[in-house]
Amino acid sequence: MRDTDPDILVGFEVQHASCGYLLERSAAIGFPLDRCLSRCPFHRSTLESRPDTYGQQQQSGIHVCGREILNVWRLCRQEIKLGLYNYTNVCAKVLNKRVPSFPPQLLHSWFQHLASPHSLKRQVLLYLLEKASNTLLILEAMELVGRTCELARVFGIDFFSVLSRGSQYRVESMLYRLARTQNFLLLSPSVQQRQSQPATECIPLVMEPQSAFYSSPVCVLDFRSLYPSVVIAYNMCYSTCLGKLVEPDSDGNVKLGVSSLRRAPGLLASVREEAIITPNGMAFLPPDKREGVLPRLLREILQARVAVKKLMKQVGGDVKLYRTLNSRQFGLKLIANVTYGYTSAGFSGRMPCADLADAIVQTGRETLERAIRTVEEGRQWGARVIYGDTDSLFVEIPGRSREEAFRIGREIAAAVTAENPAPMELELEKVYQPSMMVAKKRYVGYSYDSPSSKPVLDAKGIEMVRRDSCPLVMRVQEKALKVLFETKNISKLKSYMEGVFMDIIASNLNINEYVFAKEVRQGTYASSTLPPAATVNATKVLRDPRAGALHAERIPYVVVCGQPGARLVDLVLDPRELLASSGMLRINAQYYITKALIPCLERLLSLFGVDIRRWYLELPRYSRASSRDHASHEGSIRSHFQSMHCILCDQLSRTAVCAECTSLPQVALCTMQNRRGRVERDLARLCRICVSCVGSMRLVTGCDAVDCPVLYDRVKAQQLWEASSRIDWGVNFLEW
DNA sequence: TTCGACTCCTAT
DNA sequence: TCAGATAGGAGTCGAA
Repeated sequence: MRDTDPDILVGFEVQHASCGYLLERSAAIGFPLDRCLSRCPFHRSTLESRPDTYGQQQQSGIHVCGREILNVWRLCRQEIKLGLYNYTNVCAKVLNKRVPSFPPQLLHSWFQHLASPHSLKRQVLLYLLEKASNTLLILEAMELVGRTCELARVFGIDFFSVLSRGSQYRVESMLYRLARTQNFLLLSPSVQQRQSQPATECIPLVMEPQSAFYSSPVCVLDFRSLYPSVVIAYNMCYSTCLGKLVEPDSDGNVKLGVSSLRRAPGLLASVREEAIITPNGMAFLPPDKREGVLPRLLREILQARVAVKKLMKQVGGDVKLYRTLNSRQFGLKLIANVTYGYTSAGFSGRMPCADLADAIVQTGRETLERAIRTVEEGRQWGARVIYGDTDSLFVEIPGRSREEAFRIGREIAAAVTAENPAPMELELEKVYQPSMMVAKKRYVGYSYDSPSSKPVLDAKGIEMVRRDSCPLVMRVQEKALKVLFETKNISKLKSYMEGVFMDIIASNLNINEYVFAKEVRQGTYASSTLPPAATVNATKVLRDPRAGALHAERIPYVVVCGQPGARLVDLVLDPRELLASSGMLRINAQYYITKALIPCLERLLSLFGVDIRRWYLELPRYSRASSRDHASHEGSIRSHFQSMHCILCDQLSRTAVCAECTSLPQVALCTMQNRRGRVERDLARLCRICVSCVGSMRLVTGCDAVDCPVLYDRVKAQQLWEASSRIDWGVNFLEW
């Protein structure tokens, strides 16, 4: 530290590990490490002052005077969307590199190992060295320092405030500088004033979508920066607001936001003709009388962004400059978008104004409603609005080609832009074909940027893009949609889904596919039963208090078999425990199929009138994975059976041990594989066959297999299979 | 069985 | 001390 005197200290996780651990450890032995790290040794250290709860939750809560401390996993959490933010997963996703992750206990035991002290000690040190260097590589790959510097420059705030402070701080930094030049001061309402402000009354328009499958092209149009445009176009600002169109009280005041406005008598009447009146009954001065601070700020931000984007096209091969400019235009976009939030920040706002926020929202809403009317009344387009949310419009163009849809979409955009004041602009963003509207904020489609471009599967709000399902569900839903959109054939989808069900029942999948991961906020839960991820974390804490989740850390868990009727929270487990149980615990196939997979696909497929639940129930080899006996026989041979029933004849099993060699039955491939047809193969994959005497089918069915009439009646087995596939959906069911 | 509270996460 | 907003869907669980 003394040699290099760094400005920034970096750790992958600096609270429980890295410098947080060192600081606590040194405090425990009475060594003043914090003063050694500090550039100002007499400055009071974090550990001596009060614990910084807010800082611990948001960043690390560790402050060293004169240096910035970066908590890399938390920065990753802000920057990129991942299912898990542990060291291994971040390396895999950011660096594209597989690295091992050893728990501290293991490293400790290696380091202390007496048998081969040098080699193992060396391994531990090399591992830690690599972890440190990977942490630096992660920061570099995300370009975090460079981008943060650029944002600091754009907003005019310091480096660490970009990472640690909220958006109000950014808005105020810019707003205050501009307000000063116009001789305005910003209002600082008290907490009481803020809390007694009436709630906002206006809400954005979210249409109820016409849930269906659309084979015709659907144009997606949206207003570019709707709220900033509204503020500029209608000159909405604290400084231009004339208040509601109501008579003032006896003192000549009208209520406005957290405070009230003294309106000079006759003022409203004098500008009545020119004043801008918003749909919620607020009056604003026109820009030629006085341009508001907010509109001017936003106008300059949007203009600057256009200029930066223009510059980006001219930089040519200079990658570094291009990235810098890209960070700058992104920062400008961010600040424009959160300025509306600043006016309506009711919970923690420093200068909220509900009336101003309402005026912006309601004007935006009426703009969208007017656009919808324009589309519906434009007979020449033959278009229909099927969905809209806040600033976007989904317009179906029935029976037209994609090329025509692009043309019509651009015409609509131009027509709507023309009927609104500058700088409001409706843009054609993309065209979907085909697409499905599922619910509000939930839809999916093949998206085209231009008539000739390659389509991209674009999903919003459904499980495929949500992190509260597991990889299995995300993968299967995406694949199912692709099969549906590409082959247009329900029968193909059915056979794909049957394969998936079989794989789950036969436990052919990697455990990673079953892992849910959710954020845990210990100490915020009101209800008596903790949510699953918090339950898993709580059991970890019992074993090692330092292993507990950091605030908002994502904790992985899997669902295993248990007693019938058990609550979900009683069936969840750390994935490592499942691996360590050496087969004593099993993935709850029933749960994953009927509670996770089927409902999410049902919501999509019910739009076709397809009953996917029946596909599962009618699987001929449907294994009645009963967990009924599992608990009572835990550790006994019975826990290795998914069902105590013969999978074919449904008889209750009478023997559980291989009749020939009396060894444990295991999952194995059947020697019947070489016989013809997939029926046998699929049956065999589900069978539990004795590995000691491979080839024996005795244990296959759980009943006395040689005597099982059904298994050896291949004709009957074939019939069972065919019965389930008899429903022919036809190739032409979906036509477009 | 229904419904509401709680929790999580996404769209805008 | 610090903390943009609301709308909305889905899963889970316990009380009605």
